[in-house]
Amino acid sequence: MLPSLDLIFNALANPTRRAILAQLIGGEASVGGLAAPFDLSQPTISTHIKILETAGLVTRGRQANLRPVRLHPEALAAIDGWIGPYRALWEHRLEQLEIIADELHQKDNKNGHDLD
Amino acid sequence: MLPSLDLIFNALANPTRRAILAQLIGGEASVGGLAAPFDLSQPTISTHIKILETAGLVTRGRQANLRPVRLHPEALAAIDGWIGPYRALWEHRLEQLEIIADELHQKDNKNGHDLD
DNA sequence: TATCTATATTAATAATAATCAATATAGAGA
DNA sequence: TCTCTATATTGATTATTATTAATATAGATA
Repeated sequence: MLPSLDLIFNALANPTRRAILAQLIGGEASVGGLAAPFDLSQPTISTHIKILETAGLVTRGRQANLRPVRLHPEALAAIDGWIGPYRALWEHRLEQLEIIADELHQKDNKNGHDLD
Repeated sequence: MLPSLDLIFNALANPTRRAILAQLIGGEASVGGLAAPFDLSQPTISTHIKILETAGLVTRGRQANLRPVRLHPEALAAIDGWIGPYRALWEHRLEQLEIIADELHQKDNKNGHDLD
């Protein structure tokens, strides 16, 4: 069963967690490496990583002492799917705006104000 | 200043709020109309709507007694922008998968197993 | 003006989340 | 085996959130 949108959106609602994901764009990283840029304790970062893992946004491996964390960007496809109908709406509105802008421009031209 | 990703993702992390947005795809609605499908009190729905409004996801008007709520889907473009680099990653991975699948298929053909 | 309807606000409660310090675990190396 | 390093877990605290009942407001109508 895939992680729910509840879990995914909730995971993304925190700036520390989004910053962790951003770090992972550059490739997998250790918990300590991920924690370094933050002024937060190691257990706090571990908790954030667990929330990201539960949401399916990252996975964890094992290499000796380390538990390397890596991005699982496919999980974000769930958002992409959810957002679809809304994107259709806002893109439609943008098209309407363009049409109106074009009409205004046409009028402008008729009035001889076609400089620019 | 645009609402932050914190506010937007947080607003979307709640299933009641996502259901309210879904209702609004069909057009603007009153608070009472939005509340009807839920087994929740009217003040609870008002609170949810305020959170959506603060995130820029809906706007409110006035018509006599009513405060019609309407969708502001453009706010979701912020997510679309944020998700961009991650989408690039997962689409790239999908391409790799296709390439591998194609290669396997090629091999299959060479072995004479080209029925499918 | 009195009252009805729609919605917002307040106050209170219970559940959840972020955080830390302290401690536990697990693997590597001396 | 002892110890060091990396990470996880526990317990406690504080802040935030979801929720309700009760009440307030604001517009419409009798």
